[in-house]
Amino acid sequence: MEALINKIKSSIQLSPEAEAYLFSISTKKKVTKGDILIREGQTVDKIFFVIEGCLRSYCTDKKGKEHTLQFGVKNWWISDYIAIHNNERATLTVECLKDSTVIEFNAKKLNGTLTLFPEYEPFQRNLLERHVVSLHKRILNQLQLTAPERYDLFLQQYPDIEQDTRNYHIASYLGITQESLSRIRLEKSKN
Amino acid sequence: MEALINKIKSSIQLSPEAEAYLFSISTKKKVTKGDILIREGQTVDKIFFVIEGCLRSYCTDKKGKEHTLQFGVKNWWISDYIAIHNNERATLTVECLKDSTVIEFNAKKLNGTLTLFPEYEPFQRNLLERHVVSLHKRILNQLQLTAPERYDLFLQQYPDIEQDTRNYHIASYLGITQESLSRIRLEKSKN
DNA sequence: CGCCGAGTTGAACTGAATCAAGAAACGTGG
DNA sequence: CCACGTTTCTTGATTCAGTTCAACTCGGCG
Repeated sequence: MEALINKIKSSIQLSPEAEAYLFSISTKKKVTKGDILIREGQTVDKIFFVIEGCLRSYCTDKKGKEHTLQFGVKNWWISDYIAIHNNERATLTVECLKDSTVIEFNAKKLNGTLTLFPEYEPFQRNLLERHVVSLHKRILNQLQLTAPERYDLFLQQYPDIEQDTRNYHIASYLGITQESLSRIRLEKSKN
Repeated sequence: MEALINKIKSSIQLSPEAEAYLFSISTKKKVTKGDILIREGQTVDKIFFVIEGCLRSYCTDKKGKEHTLQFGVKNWWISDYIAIHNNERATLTVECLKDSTVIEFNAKKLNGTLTLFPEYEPFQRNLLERHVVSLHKRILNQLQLTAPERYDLFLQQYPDIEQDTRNYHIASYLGITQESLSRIRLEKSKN
């Protein structure tokens, strides 16, 4: 929790009251590999901040294939924003890939923080803006890069993640099959 | 401009002062087909709200191929958020696809509005959240749908846009070539 | 030891890209 | 209003990246 508070304080001033409130609506949790934090089809009211560890969110298509939307690593937020914002049931699943520590927030209360403590708005806004920017970049990369190029970029962005993830987690993030990723790796190792 | 003010008022209360300020930092502009509103490589300080018409933002890769990030239609915002948020030069180009009316904002001043009139924050937050949600959906669609499926969905989302766009605008949004799009259309017309 | 999930490799297949040529649509100037 | 050149769209033939399906390997673990 301190990690999060410090992160907030590094960009805005946070009153002791707001800090106390954030504490009051959050729970620090240890989760273990394989745990499902959000399950497709169920109602969603939780948002997780990752203190340490690795999680991912993915959807499952009609054929049962999984598609990774996001990896949640240190200092990232993860949830099903589609469901929360539209007040729908989850289309995503959030699973824990290695033993992790997260802070669990009730989504509505976290939003309420912004009403109670407007000073917190700029932090949230900056977070959302950065999120939009990273999604824009991801879409552009997906449109213009080949699979090996996307994999290289992925390794730059998540240098240590391969220790925590299965091959098909990464493949389904890049939009390819695990077999293809395996071959891309083979090619790279030749150089 | 009224369109935008009404839109804002429909979700939050806007003080006369804030309304006046928004007016003071914005310019209503008529732009014509082919106009470039933001040019790759140049500095960016403008954000556009589309009153009427159709624009698009795209990047150009090393081979000169264009990739459409976004279409800006009625009531949408369009700019190069990557450049603005990171304070970099534009990687995107924003061009006008049909004669349009837009409201031009200075990006920094628009952000300043939020400092001067915090009441405006929730509107901006909601906007960003919806943006994130739509980007999440687009990424998931790109990962799990075939090209014809993506095209169908596109037609649902932008029912009237084909009158204003070239074939390759849409193809480069879907992540395919114009030839492929042409063949997809052919298939559809058979059914 | 044998099982099981994960990763790799191979062969055949396929959707889409590429390259090239032709047809249609469009705008401009006479 | 037509003729012309330009751009866009279509169509065809070929190539290619990535998929699919199946077999095999590897490492951990009961």
